[in-house]
Amino acid sequence: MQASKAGTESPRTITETARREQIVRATIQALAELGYAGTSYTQIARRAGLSSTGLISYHFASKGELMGEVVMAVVGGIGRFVHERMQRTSSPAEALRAYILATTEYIGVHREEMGALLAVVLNGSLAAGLGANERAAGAVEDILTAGQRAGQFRDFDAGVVASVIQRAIEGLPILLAGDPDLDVAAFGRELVTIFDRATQREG
Amino acid sequence: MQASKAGTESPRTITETARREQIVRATIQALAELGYAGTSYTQIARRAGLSSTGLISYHFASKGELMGEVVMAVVGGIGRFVHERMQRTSSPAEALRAYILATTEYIGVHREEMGALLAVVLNGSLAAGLGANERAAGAVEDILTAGQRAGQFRDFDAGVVASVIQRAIEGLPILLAGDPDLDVAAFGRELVTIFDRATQREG
Amino acid sequence: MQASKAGTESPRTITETARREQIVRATIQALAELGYAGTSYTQIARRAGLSSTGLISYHFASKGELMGEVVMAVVGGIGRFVHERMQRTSSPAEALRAYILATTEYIGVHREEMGALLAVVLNGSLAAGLGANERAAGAVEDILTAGQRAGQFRDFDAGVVASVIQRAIEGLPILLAGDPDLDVAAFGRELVTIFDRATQREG
Amino acid sequence: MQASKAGTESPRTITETARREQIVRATIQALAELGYAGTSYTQIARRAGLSSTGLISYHFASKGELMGEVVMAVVGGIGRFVHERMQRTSSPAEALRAYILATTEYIGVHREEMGALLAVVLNGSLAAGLGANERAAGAVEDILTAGQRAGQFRDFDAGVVASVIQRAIEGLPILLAGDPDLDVAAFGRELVTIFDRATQREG
DNA sequence: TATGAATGAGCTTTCATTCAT
DNA sequence: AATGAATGAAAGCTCATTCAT
Repeated sequence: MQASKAGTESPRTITETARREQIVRATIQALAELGYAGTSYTQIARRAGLSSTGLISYHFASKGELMGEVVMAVVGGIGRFVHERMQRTSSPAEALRAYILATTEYIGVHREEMGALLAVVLNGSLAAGLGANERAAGAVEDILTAGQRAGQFRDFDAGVVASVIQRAIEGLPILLAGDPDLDVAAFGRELVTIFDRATQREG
Repeated sequence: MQASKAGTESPRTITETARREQIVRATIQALAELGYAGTSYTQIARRAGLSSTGLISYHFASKGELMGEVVMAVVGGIGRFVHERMQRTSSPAEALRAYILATTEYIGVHREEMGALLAVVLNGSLAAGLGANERAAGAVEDILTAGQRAGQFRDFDAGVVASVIQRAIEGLPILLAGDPDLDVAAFGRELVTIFDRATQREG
Repeated sequence: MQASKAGTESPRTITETARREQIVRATIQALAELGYAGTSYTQIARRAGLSSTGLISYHFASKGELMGEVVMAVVGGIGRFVHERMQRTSSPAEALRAYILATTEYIGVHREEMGALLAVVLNGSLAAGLGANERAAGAVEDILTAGQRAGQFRDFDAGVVASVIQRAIEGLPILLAGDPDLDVAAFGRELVTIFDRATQREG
Repeated sequence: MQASKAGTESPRTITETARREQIVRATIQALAELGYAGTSYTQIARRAGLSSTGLISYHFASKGELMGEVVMAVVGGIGRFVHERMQRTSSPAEALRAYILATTEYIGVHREEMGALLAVVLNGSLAAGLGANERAAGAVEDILTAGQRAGQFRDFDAGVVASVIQRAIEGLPILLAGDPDLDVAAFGRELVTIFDRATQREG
C-alpha cells in the first residue's frame, strides 16, 4: 500500500518526508540533465542511490504526483525568495522592479532547478503549462492592478501584460542554456527598463 | 522498399506526397492534443486512419524526420504569412508592429498547428528549444538593430529585447489554451503598445 | 500471380530467366557482404537496381526458394568446374587429389560466391546445413568406396572420412575471411597430403 | 530497475542467478531447435515459461549479452571436460588423441548445447565464426607445434592441420542431426586414426 | 520501510508479402 | 512484367507499476 495518502490522511513520518525530498531532488537533477522524456524512474533511482524503482512508486502515487512535487518544490523556493525581497518595497512600481530583479537573480543562481521546472512545465499538453504560468502570472497581475488602481500605471490589460512579463522572465533559463556566461544582472535591468516603460503613466 | 529513400533520391509520387501530408496533419493533431510524449505512432496512425504504424515508417525514415516535417510545415506556413505582411512596411518601427500583429493573428487562426509546434520545439530539452527560439528571435533582432542604426530605436540589448518579444508572442497559444475566447486582436495591439514604448527613442 | 511455377509448369520466358539470374546474383553479393540476417529483400533490390521488393516476390515464391536458387547456382558452378577436372583422372587416389585441389582452387577464386553459400548453408537449423553437406560429401564418398573396392584405400568408414574431407575444404573460406592473403595452393597441397596419408593402404 | 546493471555492479542474487540460468537453458533449447534467426525473445520466453519477454531484457542488457552467456556456458562445459581428460596425457600424440576423443564424446552427450553453440558462433557472418574457430583451433595448434618441436610429428603447417581437425570435430553435431544413432565412439576413433596418420613422422 | 523480481502494455522499426494498376 | 503502396506480424527493448517477502 501507501502512496496516495488521500482520504486516510495519516501524517507523514520523518523518514518518509526525507525519502520524498531525496527523490524529488534526484528527479530535479535528472530532469535538468535528461529532459522530461529521458527522466525515467530508473534514472531517478540511480541518481537517488535507490536500489529499486519500486520505492518511488511506494512514495508517490504516480509519476504525475512526483512531477507535481517537483514543481511545488521549485516554485516554493523561488516564491519564498521573491516574497522576502518584495517586503521592502513601498509602491507597485517598486514592487514590479523588485519582482523582476529577484526572480532573474534567483534563476541565475538555481539553474538546475529552473531547468527541471521548465522540463516539467513544458511537457504534456498545454493545459498543464498553463496552470503553472497562470499561477505565477497571477502574482504579477496583482501588482499591476494595484498600480493601476493607485494611478501609478497606465491603463492596459493587466492579464496580458502579466503574462508577457512572466514569459520574459521564464525565457532567461533558455538563454542561459545557450550562453552560460550571460550577464544575468544586466538581463534583469533590461527587463526592468522595458516594463517600466511599458507600464508607466506618461507614455 | 522505401524505408529511407537513401541514395537514389527518386522524385516523390503524387500519392506519396498526399500520404505524407496526411500523416503530418495527423501528427499535428496528435501533438496538439497529447503533447510530444503522448504522440506515438499508434496515436498518429489512429488519427490518420492508417491500418498500420508500419506505414508511417514506410514514408518517414524515422520519428525525427517526421517531426522535422511537422516543424517545417508549420514554420513555413507562418513564415509565408508574416513575410507577405511585412513587405508593405517602410520603417523598423512599422516592421516591428507588422511582425507582432501578423504572428499573433496567424496564431489566433492556426491554433492546433501552433500547439504542435510548441510541443515539438520545446521537446528534446532546452538545447533544441533554444535553437528554434534563437532563429525566430533572430528575425526580430534584425529589425531591432536596423531601428537602432536608423536612430529610430533607443539603445538596448537587441538580443534580450528580441527574446522577450518572441517569448511574449509564443505565450499566446498558452493563453488561448486557457481561454479560447481571448481577444487575439486586442492581445496583438497590447503587445504592439508594450514594445513600442519599450523601444522608442524618447522614453 | 506468378512465383511458384509448380504444377502449372508454364515454361520460363527469356526475360524471366534473366531477371531471376540478376536477382540471384544480387542476393549472392548481399549475402557475402551482410550475412544471412542482413540480407533483406530491400538490400537485394538495392543491389539489383530494382525499384520494388515486390518484384522479388513476383519471381520467387518465397525467400526460401530464392535461397535455394542461390545454393544451386553456386554449387552448380563449383560442380561443373570440379567435374571437368576429374575427367582426366584414372584412379580413385588421383580422383581424390583432383577433387581436393579443384575445389580449393575454385574457392580461392570465387570468394564472394563461397561466402554467400556459407551464409545460406549455415543459417537455419542444422537440418538444412546437413542437406548441403550430405550431398557434397556424397560425391567424395563415392570416390572413397571406389578406392576401397579397388583395394587402393584402407578400410575405414567412408561416410565419416568423406564428411571430414568436405568440412576441411569448406573451412577454407573461413580461413580466407581471416587472412585474404593465405596461400590457397599450399592449403590444397596440405589437404592432399593429409588425406593421402589418411586413406592409403599401408599405414 | 536492473536493465543493464551498469556502474554499481551489485552482486548477483540467488534468484537472479537461477533465472539467468533458466533463461540461458531455454535459449540453448531454442537455438538448437530453431537456429539463430528463429530464436526470438518470444520463443525463449515460451520455452522458459516466462510471462513476458520483458523479463529477459530485465536480466540481460541485450540479446548480444544473452548469446555471450550461452557461448560461455557451453564452451565452459566442454572446456572443463576436455581439460580434465588431457591432464593424464604425457606426449603430444597422446594429447591429440585425448583431445579428439574427449571433444567427440562430450559432443555425443551434449547434443543440444553443441547445436546451440554452432548456431550462435556461425551467426554474425564469417568474422565472428572465425574468431571462435581460431580460438578453439589455437589449443590444437599448440599441441601440434609441441609435437613438431619434440620431433614426434612430421613437418606440416600446424595452422592448417589444426583448422582441419577442429572442423572435423565440429562436423559431428551435423552428422548427428542427420543420424541420431550414429556411433559417436567409432567416429572419434576414426578421427584419431586419420590424424594419427596425418601427423606421424614416418609417413 | 524497503527490496528484488516480475508484469504487461507500450514503444519504434524492419520485414516478407500482397495487391491494384 | 513491373511498380509503388500498403499490410500486419514480429522484432528487441523500455517503461511505470505491482507484489511478496
